[in-house]
Amino acid sequence: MTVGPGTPRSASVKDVAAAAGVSLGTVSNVLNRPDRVSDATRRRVEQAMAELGFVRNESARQLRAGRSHTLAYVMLDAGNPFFTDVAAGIELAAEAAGLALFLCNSDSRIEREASYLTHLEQQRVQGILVTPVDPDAASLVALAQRGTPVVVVDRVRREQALCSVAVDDVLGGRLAVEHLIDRGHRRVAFVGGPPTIGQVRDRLDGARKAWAEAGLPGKDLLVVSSSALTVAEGRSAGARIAGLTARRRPTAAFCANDLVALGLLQQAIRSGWRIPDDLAIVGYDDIDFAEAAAVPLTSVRQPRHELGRMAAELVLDESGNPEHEHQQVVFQPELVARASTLG
Amino acid sequence: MTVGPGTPRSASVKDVAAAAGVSLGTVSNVLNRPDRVSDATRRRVEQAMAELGFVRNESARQLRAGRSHTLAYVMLDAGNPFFTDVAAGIELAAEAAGLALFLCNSDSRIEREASYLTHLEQQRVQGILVTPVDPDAASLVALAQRGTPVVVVDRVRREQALCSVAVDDVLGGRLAVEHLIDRGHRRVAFVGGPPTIGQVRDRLDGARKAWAEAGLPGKDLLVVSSSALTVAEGRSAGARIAGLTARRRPTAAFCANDLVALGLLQQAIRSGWRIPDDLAIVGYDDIDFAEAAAVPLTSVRQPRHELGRMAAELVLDESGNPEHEHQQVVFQPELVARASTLG
DNA sequence: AGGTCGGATTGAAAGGTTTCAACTCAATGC
DNA sequence: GCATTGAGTTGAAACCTTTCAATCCGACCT
Repeated sequence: MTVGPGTPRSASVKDVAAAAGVSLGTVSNVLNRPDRVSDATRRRVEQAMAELGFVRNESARQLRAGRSHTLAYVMLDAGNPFFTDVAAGIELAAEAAGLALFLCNSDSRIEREASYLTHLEQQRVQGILVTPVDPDAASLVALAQRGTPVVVVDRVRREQALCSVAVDDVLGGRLAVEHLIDRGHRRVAFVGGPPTIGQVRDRLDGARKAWAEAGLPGKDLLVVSSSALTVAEGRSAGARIAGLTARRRPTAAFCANDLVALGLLQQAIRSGWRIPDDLAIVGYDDIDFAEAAAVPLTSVRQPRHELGRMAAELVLDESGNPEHEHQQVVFQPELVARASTLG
Repeated sequence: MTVGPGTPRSASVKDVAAAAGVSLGTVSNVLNRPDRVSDATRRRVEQAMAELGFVRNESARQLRAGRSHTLAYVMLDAGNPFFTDVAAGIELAAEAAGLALFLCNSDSRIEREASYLTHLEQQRVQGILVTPVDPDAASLVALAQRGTPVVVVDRVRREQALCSVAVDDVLGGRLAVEHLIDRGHRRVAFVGGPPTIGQVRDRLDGARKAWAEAGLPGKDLLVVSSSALTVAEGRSAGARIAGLTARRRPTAAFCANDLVALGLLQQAIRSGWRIPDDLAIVGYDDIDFAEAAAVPLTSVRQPRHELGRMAAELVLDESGNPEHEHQQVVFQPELVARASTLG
């Protein structure tokens, strides 16, 4: 009945077959093609399974079948709500396809990312979604070429060797700055860095384009660079802005992500500034905490769920469709205006 | 050399053995006991592996060995920073033990939790950590009895059938309210719910004990209940507090978690209150966003990393040590005082 | 020369599942 | 009464790795 502690390893189909007085092929049929088995036999087998506490051995199953029932997402930072929201989108698609989704957190460490990718490849997972530390790494292509479907999430790859799903960051930067120009700002700071991050470069790029197209002088779009996209760095940027002379001080700031924007907002409030009268702020990502900030944050929203869902669909297509062709999907961001710029 | 797309399933030890002109036992030795193989042979085998793009098949390995190199954490809500921090602690211990950690998000849905637990059991993972939707479910004990080590995280179990790791929530509630009493508050609101959540009950319990021990009248500790522990619910609670008459309105609020506290804080600022002069606020969990709030939040800190690390160590002990005994570990929380109560 | 030792290598067996060609047997058709 | 049908059942083979007892062989000893 119940199995005491220290029991030998769990029952196998063979044991079940013996207990039910059938062959092991029949047990397998009960599991995989119940319609081919007579009702009486099926019931007998099911009862034997229950009594023995039979648990299918997925390893053996996978070994035989060659494929698993699992998808994995190797994320850059499980602590950043943006990525967990992307993961939620992936999960939706995985669930619909009847697959389990395992999340792995590389925490931006390249050796941990590599270790997870190896582990997942050895497990023969059905597909890997990854937001890589280095989106141009050749190891990703090699991985895909050895047969595991790979989709790059939230990073664009120049070449066509892999599927990727991303959001147009140049457009996002443009939207943010056009909004600020519309609101009458003529001296604006871009806060973010380091410039090695593709996202940061692109968002700044878009900001500059919008600025130039409005005919405004480049020197009035100043860059306040940070060493990471964190709350702490946002605060420190705020302190630097406070240190500027009144003539140079910007009337608005566009931050490379919401964490930075929240830090900046916090520092601004500490300095006694009114938001947005003394300083308007635009963030990026529109994480849930953006709306919940002391002054609700205007932010550039990315379709996070869509991003995840599309990535999952691409990886499933690559895994199941022999005519699969690699695609680079780019979504459009959208500005969500709130009190931090609207007054 | 490189393997084109549409290649048949990857090379096996047998293929490597053939390519290197050795037996398959030798290939296995190169992988598992390199010291037993002569240098020349080892090099030849390694080269063959590289040329064929050999990838170990973890399923076959596991099938033979009976155990995997994986731990899993089934979390209640991947979007709550508290749980991702616990996961980070688990990861530390898993990494030290040379195991991979897979995260699964049940999203508080009982059927998804069940589906993940089944999947993980079938995969024969080395251990499962879980913050369950229902900590008293019998299915967890059954799972453990069938042979998979299980540790309950952040929930206490009455009986001794399982290991569990938690933080003393009664003490946490006590600390929060004692702090408020120390700061001179004599009318305090507890904000949180629903009371079906064990944490909520315990924290309120602790609050009441501290209140009674200070000799204060029970009616001055009012309960503002919410239907979930979210930012939105915090805002709504704030609105309800604002609606109270001046005589009844509390001078301080103790929130069941930081998300609620952040919502309340936001609403309070909108109402034009000064924090903490018009309303002091204490949160719970001390998530990173608590310190980054517009008014840095006083909060009850739980040793999140420790929680995760200890849980992982218990599950490893259960998996490796035949003399393992189930333990209920309870950590002490700690109050972190910040501007939201200190003025 | 004969014997011993030990490092290096071998190959069969085991682990649990799924598949599939082959088989059984009762019912149906002629 | 014999052939045909088909639903139900069977068991060997395959998937890939690891282990371990057995074997090989060159070096060393007497």
